[in-house]
Amino acid sequence: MAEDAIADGATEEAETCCAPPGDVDSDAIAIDLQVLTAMGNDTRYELLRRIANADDGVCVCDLEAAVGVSQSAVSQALSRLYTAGLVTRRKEGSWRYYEPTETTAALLETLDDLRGTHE
Amino acid sequence: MAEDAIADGATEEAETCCAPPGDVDSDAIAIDLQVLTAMGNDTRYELLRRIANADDGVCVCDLEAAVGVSQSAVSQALSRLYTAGLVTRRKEGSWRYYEPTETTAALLETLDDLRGTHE
DNA sequence: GAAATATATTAGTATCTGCTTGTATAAGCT
DNA sequence: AGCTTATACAAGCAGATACTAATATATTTC
Repeated sequence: MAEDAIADGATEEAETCCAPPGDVDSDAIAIDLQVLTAMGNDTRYELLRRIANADDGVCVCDLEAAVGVSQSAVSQALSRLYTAGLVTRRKEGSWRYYEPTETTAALLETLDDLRGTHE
Repeated sequence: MAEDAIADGATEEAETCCAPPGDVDSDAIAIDLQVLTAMGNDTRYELLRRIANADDGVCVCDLEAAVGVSQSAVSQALSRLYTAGLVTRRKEGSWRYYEPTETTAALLETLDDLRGTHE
């Protein structure tokens, strides 16, 4: 699709193909990557969606039943989401409840919007 | 942080800890995951940032100089970004120019916003 | 058409990841 | 205290991932 459109006069000089792009803030990249890699996994993303769907916090025991991996795997996944700042957790008796952070809410909403109105 | 707050009366029944969370649309998950895993890599994310920063499209040759991997690795990375719908590409002579899609613009903007106003 | 340049593709490989199993910690129950 | 349940942690390992190096395909230029 549009593999061979001719455009906008960048071919005037034969020497370079375009101006080199500006630098990117590497701290920001590191932060973003932690979020993206935490979300970018089947198990963790599904857990995150479920946590975000529930209004009042979800406990690990119910999450375990929902995804198809071991209790240990769920625990590790949630831990990673927590470290990345995607969920908060609170202890209540012997159970632990997870809730989404604003980061999660914002990103999931963006992804939902994008899926709706495909470009 | 807030590891042991007591809250909201979910401990009334001793049998279950909470209501099981609702299901998640698995097609949506697959689409989102393709985007997230494509972005969730140092090389690819840096390339994406550089592509998004430039207004008029960036060619591979300049991207190569910017990140510290081989030409082949850059090509593979860009190809993956393209497959995930994060960039468009057009050929112009022997050069190929990459530009961000709306998906990229929306997600990067969300990430920028989140970094600004930490929750 | 041959050489040079720009990008893509293939194959091989070292590292990373995400799981399982087993064990530890902590809280509730009797 | 001892038993059970809920969650976390640690070690090990199979499979995925992201490079490099080598080669292929276009495109331009001579």
